[in-house]
Amino acid sequence: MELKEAKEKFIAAWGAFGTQWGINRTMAQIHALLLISEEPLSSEEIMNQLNISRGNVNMNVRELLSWGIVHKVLKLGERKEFFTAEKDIYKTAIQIMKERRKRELVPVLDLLADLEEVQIENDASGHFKMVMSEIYSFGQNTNKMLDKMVKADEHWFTGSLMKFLVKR
Amino acid sequence: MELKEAKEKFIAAWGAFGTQWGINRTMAQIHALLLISEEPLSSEEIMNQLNISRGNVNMNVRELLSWGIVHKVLKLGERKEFFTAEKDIYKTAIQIMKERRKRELVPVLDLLADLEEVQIENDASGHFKMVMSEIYSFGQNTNKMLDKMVKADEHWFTGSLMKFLVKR
DNA sequence: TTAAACTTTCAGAAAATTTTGAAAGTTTAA
DNA sequence: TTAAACTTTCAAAATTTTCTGAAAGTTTAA
Repeated sequence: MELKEAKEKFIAAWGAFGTQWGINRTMAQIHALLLISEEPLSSEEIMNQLNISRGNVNMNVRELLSWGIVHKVLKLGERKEFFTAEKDIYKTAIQIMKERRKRELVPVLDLLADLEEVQIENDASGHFKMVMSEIYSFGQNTNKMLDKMVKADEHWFTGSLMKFLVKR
Repeated sequence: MELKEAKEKFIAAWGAFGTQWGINRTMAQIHALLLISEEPLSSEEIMNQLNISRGNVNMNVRELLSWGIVHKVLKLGERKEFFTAEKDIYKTAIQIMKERRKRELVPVLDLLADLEEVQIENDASGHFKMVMSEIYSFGQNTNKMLDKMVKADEHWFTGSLMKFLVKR
Protein backbone atom coordinates (compact mmCIF):
# COMPACT_ATOMS: atom_id res chain seq x y z
CA MET A 1 0.00 0.00 0.00
CA GLU A 2 1.19 3.49 -0.79
CA LEU A 3 1.59 6.00 2.01
CA LYS A 4 -0.81 8.44 0.39
CA GLU A 5 -3.45 5.78 -0.04
CA ALA A 6 -3.02 4.59 3.55
CA LYS A 7 -3.34 8.14 4.88
CA GLU A 8 -6.51 8.70 2.89
CA LYS A 9 -7.96 5.43 4.15
CA PHE A 10 -7.15 6.33 7.73
CA ILE A 11 -8.72 9.79 7.48
CA ALA A 12 -11.85 8.47 5.78
CA ALA A 13 -12.25 5.65 8.28
CA TRP A 14 -11.60 7.81 11.34
CA GLY A 15 -14.28 10.18 10.04
CA ALA A 16 -16.78 7.38 9.60
CA PHE A 17 -16.03 5.93 13.05
CA GLY A 18 -16.35 9.40 14.54
CA THR A 19 -20.01 9.59 13.62
CA GLN A 20 -20.54 6.30 15.48
CA TRP A 21 -18.66 7.64 18.49
CA GLY A 22 -20.98 10.64 18.60
CA ILE A 23 -18.70 13.29 17.12
CA ASN A 24 -19.05 14.70 13.66
CA ARG A 25 -17.28 13.38 10.63
CA THR A 26 -15.23 16.47 9.89
CA MET A 27 -14.01 16.85 13.43
CA ALA A 28 -12.79 13.27 13.41
CA GLN A 29 -11.16 13.73 10.02
CA ILE A 30 -9.29 16.83 11.13
CA HIS A 31 -8.13 14.92 14.18
CA ALA A 32 -6.93 12.05 11.97
CA LEU A 33 -5.13 14.43 9.63
CA LEU A 34 -3.34 16.17 12.49
CA LEU A 35 -2.42 12.84 14.07
CA ILE A 36 -0.59 11.66 11.00
CA SER A 37 0.97 15.02 10.17
CA GLU A 38 4.38 15.27 11.73
CA GLU A 39 4.38 19.07 11.42
CA PRO A 40 1.60 21.34 12.71
CA LEU A 41 -0.84 22.45 9.98
CA SER A 42 -2.50 25.81 9.32
CA SER A 43 -6.23 26.26 8.70
CA GLU A 44 -5.38 26.78 5.05
CA GLU A 45 -3.61 23.43 4.83
CA ILE A 46 -6.44 21.62 6.59
CA MET A 47 -8.96 23.24 4.21
CA ASN A 48 -7.01 22.08 1.19
CA GLN A 49 -6.21 18.59 2.36
CA LEU A 50 -9.75 17.77 3.43
CA ASN A 51 -11.57 19.91 0.88
CA ILE A 52 -13.71 21.74 3.38
CA SER A 53 -14.54 25.39 3.96
CA ARG A 54 -12.72 27.87 6.15
CA GLY A 55 -15.65 28.18 8.55
CA ASN A 56 -15.89 24.45 8.94
CA VAL A 57 -12.19 24.16 9.78
CA ASN A 58 -12.41 26.98 12.29
CA MET A 59 -15.42 25.54 14.05
CA ASN A 60 -14.14 21.98 14.31
CA VAL A 61 -10.59 22.91 15.26
CA ARG A 62 -12.00 25.02 18.08
CA GLU A 63 -14.04 22.05 19.19
CA LEU A 64 -10.95 19.81 19.15
CA LEU A 65 -9.08 22.44 21.17
CA SER A 66 -11.90 22.50 23.71
CA TRP A 67 -11.56 18.73 24.06
CA GLY A 68 -7.87 19.30 24.74
CA ILE A 69 -6.69 16.79 22.13
CA VAL A 70 -5.42 19.34 19.60
CA HIS A 71 -3.06 22.17 20.43
CA LYS A 72 -2.34 25.55 18.95
CA VAL A 73 1.27 26.03 17.87
CA LEU A 74 2.85 29.36 17.03
CA LYS A 75 5.78 29.32 14.67
CA LEU A 76 8.45 31.96 15.09
CA GLY A 77 8.13 34.68 12.49
CA GLU A 78 4.73 33.44 11.22
CA ARG A 79 1.44 35.29 11.64
CA LYS A 80 -0.64 32.16 11.08
CA GLU A 81 -1.71 29.77 13.78
CA PHE A 82 -0.82 26.12 13.37
CA PHE A 83 -2.46 23.10 14.92
CA THR A 84 -1.15 19.76 16.03
CA ALA A 85 -2.81 16.73 17.61
CA GLU A 86 -1.64 15.27 20.89
CA LYS A 87 0.42 12.33 19.63
CA ASP A 88 0.45 10.30 22.85
CA ILE A 89 -2.60 8.14 22.38
CA TYR A 90 -2.87 7.38 26.12
CA LYS A 91 -2.93 11.07 26.95
CA THR A 92 -5.54 11.54 24.26
CA ALA A 93 -7.69 8.75 25.68
CA ILE A 94 -7.45 10.16 29.20
CA GLN A 95 -8.34 13.60 27.94
CA ILE A 96 -11.41 12.25 26.17
CA MET A 97 -12.45 10.35 29.31
CA LYS A 98 -12.05 13.49 31.36
CA GLU A 99 -14.21 15.53 29.02
CA ARG A 100 -16.89 12.90 28.60
CA ARG A 101 -17.06 12.52 32.35
CA LYS A 102 -17.59 16.25 32.70
CA ARG A 103 -20.01 16.64 29.82
CA GLU A 104 -21.99 13.43 30.07
CA LEU A 105 -21.66 11.65 33.39
CA VAL A 106 -21.73 14.53 35.85
CA PRO A 107 -24.97 16.02 34.44
CA VAL A 108 -26.63 12.59 34.68
CA LEU A 109 -25.58 12.26 38.32
CA ASP A 110 -26.95 15.72 39.04
CA LEU A 111 -30.26 14.79 37.47
CA LEU A 112 -30.49 11.52 39.41
CA ALA A 113 -29.71 13.22 42.69
CA ASP A 114 -32.67 15.50 41.96
CA LEU A 115 -34.99 12.70 41.00
CA GLU A 116 -34.25 10.67 44.11
CA GLU A 117 -36.19 13.30 46.03
CA VAL A 118 -39.47 12.03 44.64
CA GLN A 119 -42.01 11.18 47.33
CA ILE A 120 -42.83 7.57 47.97
CA GLU A 121 -46.54 7.56 47.30
CA ASN A 122 -47.18 3.94 46.47
CA ASP A 123 -45.56 0.77 45.14
CA ALA A 124 -45.05 2.32 41.72
CA SER A 125 -42.88 5.09 43.09
CA GLY A 126 -40.98 2.47 45.06
CA HIS A 127 -39.88 0.88 41.81
CA PHE A 128 -38.98 4.25 40.34
CA LYS A 129 -36.85 5.15 43.33
CA MET A 130 -35.09 1.83 43.18
CA VAL A 131 -34.18 2.26 39.51
CA MET A 132 -32.99 5.81 40.13
CA SER A 133 -30.86 4.81 43.08
CA GLU A 134 -29.31 1.85 41.23
CA ILE A 135 -28.35 4.03 38.31
CA TYR A 136 -27.10 6.70 40.69
CA SER A 137 -24.87 4.34 42.61
CA PHE A 138 -23.56 2.82 39.40
CA GLY A 139 -22.82 6.31 38.09
CA GLN A 140 -21.03 7.28 41.26
CA ASN A 141 -18.82 4.21 41.10
CA THR A 142 -18.03 4.89 37.48
CA ASN A 143 -17.28 8.47 38.37
CA LYS A 144 -14.86 7.45 41.10
CA MET A 145 -13.20 4.94 38.83
CA LEU A 146 -12.67 7.53 36.11
CA ASP A 147 -11.35 9.93 38.69
CA LYS A 148 -8.67 7.45 39.70
CA MET A 149 -7.77 6.78 36.10
CA VAL A 150 -7.51 10.46 35.29
CA LYS A 151 -5.52 11.32 38.38
CA ALA A 152 -3.16 8.39 38.08
CA ASP A 153 0.18 9.03 36.46
CA GLU A 154 0.11 9.27 32.74
CA HIS A 155 1.18 5.68 32.18
CA TRP A 156 -1.50 4.06 34.29
CA PHE A 157 -2.67 2.33 31.21
CA THR A 158 0.50 0.32 30.81
CA GLY A 159 1.12 0.13 34.55
CA SER A 160 -0.47 -1.78 37.38
CA LEU A 161 -4.03 -1.07 36.36
CA MET A 162 -3.50 -2.54 32.95
CA LYS A 163 -1.68 -5.55 34.40
CA PHE A 164 -4.50 -6.09 36.85
CA LEU A 165 -7.09 -5.89 34.14
CA VAL A 166 -5.40 -7.86 31.42
CA LYS A 167 -3.18 -10.44 33.05
CA ARG A 168 -5.38 -11.99 35.70
CA MET B 1 -41.83 16.22 43.34
CA GLU B 2 -44.65 14.13 41.98
CA LEU B 3 -43.96 10.69 40.59
CA LYS B 4 -45.45 11.55 37.21
CA GLU B 5 -43.34 14.69 36.95
CA ALA B 6 -40.20 12.81 37.96
CA LYS B 7 -40.84 10.09 35.38
CA GLU B 8 -41.33 12.66 32.65
CA LYS B 9 -38.13 14.43 33.65
CA PHE B 10 -36.21 11.19 33.61
CA ILE B 11 -37.49 10.18 30.17
CA ALA B 12 -36.83 13.61 28.69
CA ALA B 13 -33.34 13.80 30.18
CA TRP B 14 -32.38 10.25 29.21
CA GLY B 15 -33.45 11.11 25.66
CA ALA B 16 -31.35 14.25 25.60
CA PHE B 17 -28.31 12.45 27.04
CA GLY B 18 -28.78 9.68 24.51
CA THR B 19 -28.06 12.01 21.63
CA GLN B 20 -24.78 12.94 23.31
CA TRP B 21 -23.96 9.27 23.81
CA GLY B 22 -24.40 8.68 20.10
CA ILE B 23 -27.81 6.97 20.11
CA ASN B 24 -31.01 8.59 19.00
CA ARG B 25 -33.37 10.44 21.27
CA THR B 26 -36.35 8.13 20.83
CA MET B 27 -34.34 4.99 21.40
CA ALA B 28 -33.06 6.41 24.68
CA GLN B 29 -36.55 7.53 25.70
CA ILE B 30 -38.03 4.10 25.05
CA HIS B 31 -35.23 2.61 27.12
CA ALA B 32 -35.95 5.07 29.94
CA LEU B 33 -39.68 4.34 29.80
CA LEU B 34 -39.12 0.59 29.96
CA LEU B 35 -36.62 0.96 32.80
CA ILE B 36 -39.12 2.72 35.02
CA SER B 37 -42.06 0.56 34.01
CA GLU B 38 -42.43 -2.33 36.39
CA GLU B 39 -44.57 -4.27 33.93
CA PRO B 40 -43.59 -4.98 30.31
CA LEU B 41 -45.22 -2.63 27.80
CA SER B 42 -46.72 -3.24 24.39
CA SER B 43 -45.88 -1.21 21.27
CA GLU B 44 -49.29 0.43 21.66
CA GLU B 45 -48.49 1.58 25.19
CA ILE B 46 -45.06 2.89 24.18
CA MET B 47 -46.64 4.79 21.28
CA ASN B 48 -49.16 6.43 23.56
CA GLN B 49 -46.87 7.26 26.43
CA LEU B 50 -44.16 8.82 24.26
CA ASN B 51 -46.44 10.20 21.55
CA ILE B 52 -44.58 8.60 18.69
CA SER B 53 -45.62 6.58 15.65
CA ARG B 54 -45.94 2.84 15.37
CA GLY B 55 -43.06 2.61 12.88
CA ASN B 56 -40.79 4.59 15.14
CA VAL B 57 -41.54 2.31 18.10
CA ASN B 58 -40.98 -0.81 16.03
CA MET B 59 -37.66 0.40 14.66
CA ASN B 60 -36.21 1.58 17.95
CA VAL B 61 -37.43 -1.37 19.99
CA ARG B 62 -35.76 -3.66 17.49
CA GLU B 63 -32.57 -1.67 17.87
CA LEU B 64 -32.76 -1.96 21.67
CA LEU B 65 -33.32 -5.70 21.32
CA SER B 66 -30.25 -5.95 19.08
CA TRP B 67 -28.23 -4.22 21.81
CA GLY B 68 -29.53 -6.86 24.20
CA ILE B 69 -30.73 -4.35 26.79
CA VAL B 70 -34.45 -4.77 26.14
CA HIS B 71 -36.22 -8.12 26.07
CA LYS B 72 -39.33 -9.46 24.43
CA VAL B 73 -41.89 -10.83 26.88
CA LEU B 74 -44.85 -12.99 25.92
CA LYS B 75 -47.84 -12.94 28.22
CA LEU B 76 -49.93 -16.05 28.50
CA GLY B 77 -53.13 -15.74 26.56
CA GLU B 78 -52.08 -12.51 24.81
CA ARG B 79 -51.33 -12.17 21.11
CA LYS B 80 -49.36 -8.97 21.59
CA GLU B 81 -45.64 -8.80 22.27
CA PHE B 82 -44.49 -6.92 25.33
CA PHE B 83 -41.12 -5.37 26.04
CA THR B 84 -39.14 -4.87 29.18
CA ALA B 85 -35.74 -3.33 29.88
CA GLU B 86 -32.98 -5.23 31.64
CA LYS B 87 -33.30 -3.79 35.14
CA ASP B 88 -29.84 -4.75 36.43
CA ILE B 89 -27.86 -1.69 35.52
CA TYR B 90 -24.54 -3.54 35.73
CA LYS B 91 -25.72 -6.12 33.26
CA THR B 92 -26.94 -3.34 31.04
CA ALA B 93 -23.58 -1.58 31.19
CA ILE B 94 -21.70 -4.78 30.36
CA GLN B 95 -24.03 -5.49 27.49
CA ILE B 96 -23.44 -2.00 26.08
CA MET B 97 -19.66 -2.42 26.45
CA LYS B 98 -19.86 -5.74 24.65
CA GLU B 99 -21.79 -4.28 21.76
CA ARG B 100 -19.69 -1.17 21.44
CA ARG B 101 -16.57 -3.31 21.46
CA LYS B 102 -17.98 -5.38 18.64
CA ARG B 103 -19.40 -2.50 16.63
CA GLU B 104 -16.77 0.16 17.18
CA LEU B 105 -13.48 -1.15 18.51
CA VAL B 106 -13.05 -4.35 16.51
CA PRO B 107 -13.54 -2.64 13.13
CA VAL B 108 -10.97 0.00 14.09
CA LEU B 109 -8.46 -2.71 15.00
CA ASP B 110 -9.09 -4.46 11.69
CA LEU B 111 -8.46 -1.23 9.83
CA LEU B 112 -5.25 -0.52 11.73
CA ALA B 113 -3.93 -4.02 11.13
CA ASP B 114 -4.42 -3.34 7.42
CA LEU B 115 -2.79 0.05 7.51
CA GLU B 116 0.28 -1.21 9.30
CA GLU B 117 1.20 -2.98 6.10
CA VAL B 118 2.14 0.31 4.46
CA GLN B 119 5.65 0.35 3.02
CA ILE B 120 8.30 2.39 4.75
CA GLU B 121 9.34 4.69 1.95
CA ASN B 122 10.81 7.61 3.84
CA ASP B 123 10.72 9.48 7.16
CA ALA B 124 7.13 10.53 6.61
CA SER B 125 5.88 6.97 6.44
CA GLY B 126 7.92 6.21 9.54
CA HIS B 127 5.80 8.67 11.47
CA PHE B 128 2.61 7.28 9.99
CA LYS B 129 3.56 3.73 10.94
CA MET B 130 4.40 4.84 14.45
CA VAL B 131 1.02 6.51 14.94
CA MET B 132 -0.79 3.49 13.53
CA SER B 133 1.07 1.07 15.73
CA GLU B 134 0.54 3.18 18.86
CA ILE B 135 -3.18 3.35 18.25
CA TYR B 136 -3.23 -0.34 17.41
CA SER B 137 -1.51 -1.38 20.59
CA PHE B 138 -3.72 0.90 22.66
CA GLY B 139 -6.76 -0.60 20.98
CA GLN B 140 -5.57 -4.12 21.62
CA ASN B 141 -5.03 -3.40 25.30
CA THR B 142 -8.46 -1.82 25.55
CA ASN B 143 -9.90 -4.81 23.78
CA LYS B 144 -8.28 -7.25 26.21
CA MET B 145 -9.43 -5.18 29.15
CA LEU B 146 -13.03 -5.14 27.94
CA ASP B 147 -12.81 -8.85 27.31
CA LYS B 148 -11.89 -9.47 30.93
CA MET B 149 -14.65 -7.21 32.15
CA VAL B 150 -17.23 -8.89 29.98
CA LYS B 151 -16.12 -12.40 30.86
CA ALA B 152 -15.85 -11.72 34.56
CA ASP B 153 -18.75 -12.73 36.72
CA GLU B 154 -21.65 -10.41 36.61
CA HIS B 155 -20.69 -8.57 39.76
CA TRP B 156 -17.18 -7.62 38.72
CA PHE B 157 -18.18 -4.06 39.02
CA THR B 158 -18.77 -4.29 42.74
CA GLY B 159 -16.11 -6.92 43.23
CA SER B 160 -12.35 -6.86 43.24
CA LEU B 161 -12.00 -4.79 40.11
CA MET B 162 -14.06 -2.01 41.55
CA LYS B 163 -12.16 -2.19 44.83
CA PHE B 164 -8.89 -2.02 43.00
CA LEU B 165 -10.00 0.96 40.98
CA VAL B 166 -11.77 2.96 43.63
CA LYS B 167 -10.16 2.20 46.94
CA ARG B 168 -6.46 2.54 46.24
C1' DT C 1 -59.97 -21.12 5.12
C1' DT C 2 -60.57 -16.47 6.62
C1' DA C 3 -60.53 -12.49 8.97
C1' DA C 4 -59.01 -10.12 12.87
C1' DA C 5 -54.96 -8.95 15.47
C1' DC C 6 -50.75 -7.81 15.30
C1' DT C 7 -45.86 -6.60 13.24
C1' DT C 8 -42.85 -4.86 9.71
C1' DT C 9 -41.52 -2.05 5.93
C1' DC C 10 -40.45 1.94 3.51
C1' DA C 11 -41.17 6.24 0.65
C1' DG C 12 -41.80 10.72 1.59
C1' DA C 13 -41.97 14.47 5.14
C1' DA C 14 -40.02 16.69 8.99
C1' DA C 15 -36.41 17.77 11.95
C1' DA C 16 -31.75 18.15 13.23
C1' DT C 17 -27.12 18.69 12.11
C1' DT C 18 -23.43 20.13 9.37
C1' DT C 19 -21.32 23.03 5.92
C1' DT C 20 -20.50 27.00 3.17
C1' DG C 21 -18.72 31.44 2.12
C1' DA C 22 -19.01 36.15 2.42
C1' DA C 23 -18.83 39.75 5.70
C1' DA C 24 -17.28 41.42 9.99
C1' DG C 25 -13.77 41.41 13.31
C1' DT C 26 -8.93 41.32 14.94
C1' DT C 27 -4.01 41.59 14.88
C1' DT C 28 0.36 42.96 13.22
C1' DA C 29 3.99 45.07 10.40
C1' DA C 30 5.53 48.95 8.49
C1' DT D 1 -2.33 55.26 10.91
C1' DT D 2 -3.51 51.81 7.45
C1' DA D 3 -3.82 47.96 4.92
C1' DA D 4 -2.68 43.28 4.49
C1' DA D 5 -2.96 38.93 6.80
C1' DC D 6 -5.38 36.33 9.32
C1' DT D 7 -9.55 34.56 12.32
C1' DT D 8 -14.30 34.42 13.58
C1' DT D 9 -19.16 34.65 12.88
C1' DC D 10 -23.51 33.40 11.23
C1' DA D 11 -27.54 33.18 7.93
C1' DA D 12 -28.73 30.35 4.43
C1' DA D 13 -28.01 25.98 1.89
C1' DA D 14 -26.91 21.24 1.82
C1' DT D 15 -26.84 16.99 3.88
C1' DT D 16 -27.99 13.51 7.10
C1' DT D 17 -30.89 11.54 10.34
C1' DT D 18 -35.18 10.58 12.22
C1' DC D 19 -40.13 10.02 12.04
C1' DT D 20 -44.66 9.18 10.15
C1' DG D 21 -48.39 6.47 8.66
C1' DA D 22 -50.39 3.78 5.28
C1' DA D 23 -49.71 -0.48 3.00
C1' DA D 24 -47.91 -4.98 2.97
C1' DG D 25 -46.77 -8.96 5.53
C1' DT D 26 -47.44 -12.44 9.20
C1' DT D 27 -49.62 -15.07 12.76
C1' DT D 28 -53.35 -17.03 15.19
C1' DA D 29 -58.02 -18.36 16.59
C1' DA D 30 -62.03 -20.18 15.26
